Amino acid sequence: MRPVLLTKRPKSPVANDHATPSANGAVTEMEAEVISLFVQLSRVLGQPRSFAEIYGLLFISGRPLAMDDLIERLHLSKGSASQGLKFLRNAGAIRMVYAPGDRRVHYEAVAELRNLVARFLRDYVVPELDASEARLQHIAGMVKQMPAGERERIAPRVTMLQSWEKRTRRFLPVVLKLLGG
Amino acid sequence: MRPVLLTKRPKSPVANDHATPSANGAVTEMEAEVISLFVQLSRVLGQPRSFAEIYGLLFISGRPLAMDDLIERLHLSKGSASQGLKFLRNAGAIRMVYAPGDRRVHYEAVAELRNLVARFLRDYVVPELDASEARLQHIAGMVKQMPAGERERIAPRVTMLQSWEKRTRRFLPVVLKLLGG
DNA sequence: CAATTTATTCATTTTGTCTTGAACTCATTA
DNA sequence: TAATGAGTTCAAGACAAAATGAATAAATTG
Repeated sequence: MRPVLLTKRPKSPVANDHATPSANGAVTEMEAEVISLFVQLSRVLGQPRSFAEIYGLLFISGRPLAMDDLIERLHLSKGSASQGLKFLRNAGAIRMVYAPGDRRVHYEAVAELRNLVARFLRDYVVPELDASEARLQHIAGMVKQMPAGERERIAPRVTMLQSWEKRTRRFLPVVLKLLGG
Repeated sequence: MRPVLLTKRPKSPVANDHATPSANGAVTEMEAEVISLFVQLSRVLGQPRSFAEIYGLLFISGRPLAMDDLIERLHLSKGSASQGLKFLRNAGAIRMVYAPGDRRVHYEAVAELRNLVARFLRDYVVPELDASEARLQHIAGMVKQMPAGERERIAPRVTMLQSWEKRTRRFLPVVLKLLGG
């Protein structure tokens, strides 16, 4: 058994190595820059800004933070923070860290690009492709029923879509190999 | 000089080869299926549904259509149709086609996957990467100013971001080569 | 067991994007 | 030159996604 803090605790569990300008209370200018990089990325991926802020701060902090810390430094509501952490946990982008002497769960960013991308492809891209493939088969069936005149014009387009789908699928392993290092 | 239609014209300039069930007025079931495929894709790319509908119908029709046709068959407003066509034109996803004896501009889908992707990368991805690179240089500068303790923890993260950016950039030509076929 | 801390859920509000349609421009034609 | 047709623009409205915060649950402690 180790001695445990039982009473009021400063906002951040880690000693504030004086150097950081406002390590609590708000985000430093440098942190803000990094976070905005992730926010930019989140737009491309169609993910809410608040999620990107959370991941960004965890990433650049380089040490575990609790939900409280995120709420205070990013001015998030409790709800957003909780939802964002839940999403990032499920996405495998952050991991839970046990902090001795602190009841609160802490989180740190998972920073392995390959893992992140692999998961993204598996969870978002592959299911889309599967759905598309099924749909295309259905469509191909409908085209076969069409009168010859119509069919001639339209069939090549459907074939084209099927080939796009296949090419995209074959492409995924290559992506991983290239990131894999 | 060729003889030209001067009076009221049927909705679609091309003879209605009887086979298509409701070639005007609405979209066939098969067309709807294909369009919904493009709508799905538009979600991923964060583009408005109406744009996807327009492209989808042009793609599967396999022949040029005028704005009027799109409005009627997709139940779009004039505004949406105009905006969508403008966007798709600028994106290089559709091209204008001259229709003899018809004042209206007709459009057809550009269906070369490689061109579409190349353009997307050039217009959307590369500029993002450029912006990120500049930003990262700025950030790296800020990190250099930091006291040693902080810097030690944070510098590796910034280096990591820079390496992500570089890897992504080197990746683009590979994408094109793989699609180039 | 009551009080406190931590965290989640979800109905409501806020924010932001998409669509609409009226007003307009420009070209054509009777 | 007035009327019609094709097309664009943009303010306002409709709609969808995200953020909020109150209610709640679950765990811990005095």
